[in-house]
Amino acid sequence: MSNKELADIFYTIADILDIEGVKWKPIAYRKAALSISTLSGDISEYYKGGKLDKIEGVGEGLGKKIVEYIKTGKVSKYEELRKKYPIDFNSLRQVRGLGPKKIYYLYKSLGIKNLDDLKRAISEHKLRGLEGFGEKTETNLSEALGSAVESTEKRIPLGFMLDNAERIVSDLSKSGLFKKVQIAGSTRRMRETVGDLDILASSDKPEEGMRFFSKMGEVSKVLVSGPTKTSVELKIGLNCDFRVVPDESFGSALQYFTGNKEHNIKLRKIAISKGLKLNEYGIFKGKKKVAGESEEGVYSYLGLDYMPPEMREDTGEIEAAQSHTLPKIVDYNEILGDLHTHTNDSDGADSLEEMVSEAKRLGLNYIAITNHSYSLRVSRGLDDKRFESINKRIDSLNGKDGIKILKGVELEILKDGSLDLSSNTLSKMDFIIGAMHQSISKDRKENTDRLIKAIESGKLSTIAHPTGRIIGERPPIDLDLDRIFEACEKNGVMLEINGYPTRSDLPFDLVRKASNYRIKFSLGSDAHRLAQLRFIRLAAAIARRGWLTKNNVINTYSYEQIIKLKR
DNA sequence: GCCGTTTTCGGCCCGACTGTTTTCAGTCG
Repeated sequence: MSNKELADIFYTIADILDIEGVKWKPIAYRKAALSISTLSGDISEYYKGGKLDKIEGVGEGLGKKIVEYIKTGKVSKYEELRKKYPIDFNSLRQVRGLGPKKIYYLYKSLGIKNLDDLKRAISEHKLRGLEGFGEKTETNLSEALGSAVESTEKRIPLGFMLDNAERIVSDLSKSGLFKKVQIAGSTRRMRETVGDLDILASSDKPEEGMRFFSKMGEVSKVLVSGPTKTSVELKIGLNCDFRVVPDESFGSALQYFTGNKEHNIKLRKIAISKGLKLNEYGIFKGKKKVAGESEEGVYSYLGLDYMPPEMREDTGEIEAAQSHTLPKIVDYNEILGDLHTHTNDSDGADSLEEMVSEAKRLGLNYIAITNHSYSLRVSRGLDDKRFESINKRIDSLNGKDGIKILKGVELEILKDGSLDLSSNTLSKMDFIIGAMHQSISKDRKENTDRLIKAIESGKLSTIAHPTGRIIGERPPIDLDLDRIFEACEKNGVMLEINGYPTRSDLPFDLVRKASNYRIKFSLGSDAHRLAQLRFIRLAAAIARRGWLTKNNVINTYSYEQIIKLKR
């Protein structure tokens, strides 16, 4: 039983209703399925909390089906439909080019029920000749089949592709074929992981630009190519959509291709309610274009304040923009320092001196050196004595190069909630990051109690990567986050936003939730080598996506102010 | 089936590309 399973059930019901020619219901089922699959907590938690109707797109009817699923593990409407259509829609749907209608047509004419059946039918050339299926369709499906199996929900952490994306944009700009080029989509919204890359450009000669793009070195395969839109597969294993629009439509196109989808749909509905039409070419009153050159103009014409891309997730930002109550979120250039880094004294690759001078080069005012404590043996954690000697080196280096250094530690919170270093050592530290890396229990209460005991110790400045999740590797630690947030508020302990790409922890939705408490946040790159210091930008992005203001983020404070927070 | 600055009925985002077919349905984002 899981959110994904339930979402898949709803998607399949939607597909079948589509086949049966039912109007509108499929849209409702898909909308609910999308909401459910992107929920931050387990669906049964929403049920227990009586919050099912808070889920976007879930009303009375679907609410009942969700309750049935939680109680019995089944949805009877789905079971009935499956008898009539014994087809594996969930896997066949992943094949690019196959939708409900074609899947059903293949089932009806060839008895194809799943990916294996489809593979066999293609290899026996049974598809060509079917109505609407030619040789080309067969080839395309054959190719799509190969990637369908492995590429299901393949998302890459933002930090691992941002450089590639920026290089492609820079190369496109330098070509001289475009007036403007910009990253759009989830990359521009700085989402923690991205499923594909969207790039937008404006030009008078789009065809030439399209040819240039298709031939770029980063491209491994062209999937779709038209006069204004080209989709390719990049060598880094990600698809990339490239769109070119006239320059006078760049603003509305940028808005449209930045998304997200729900945000856009809501915007279009607002346009309709004002008797306007919004599309990627502008806002139109009848045939007359009334906005579209700039994003600001689009939002403003609809009566909305402008909001940064990071906020556009349809989580209340549109309503806030309408009522002029959007918070002023923290800016990238307000981040003055990095509060989580490692050196080669524990498991980092570069020296203290090198890390400090790189931080200086990146324009930071200060950096906290926070090596692992003794018990984390896999990361060559340091004992009291080693910290003492490192702290001496920091003292002699501090402020010399015009950059301040905080004496810090990423401190193990042991299995019983006690701390890994002596009180004497801890009292000499400027910044103490409590972390649970080992002996994680399956028991929620045990984990929560352990962390709260450490929070109540009065020693911690902040909690490292609070959920402990590693994207693509490990699920979050089972924790009662409400209790943790309460304890942090009560004890004046901060929460970290860790910018390391596979951590991105706290995630933005939980940052948003935690910000309802009086809690401050510390940002850290968790850099283990020089090049990783730039991940502080990703931590800042998550803070922005969590609607944090300058005052909530202590990296906007000066070194002297942070030292004063020392306990 | 959902939802409300068209609010309990009657709408539901909108356009590009593809393949196969001569005008468009299906798919995708």
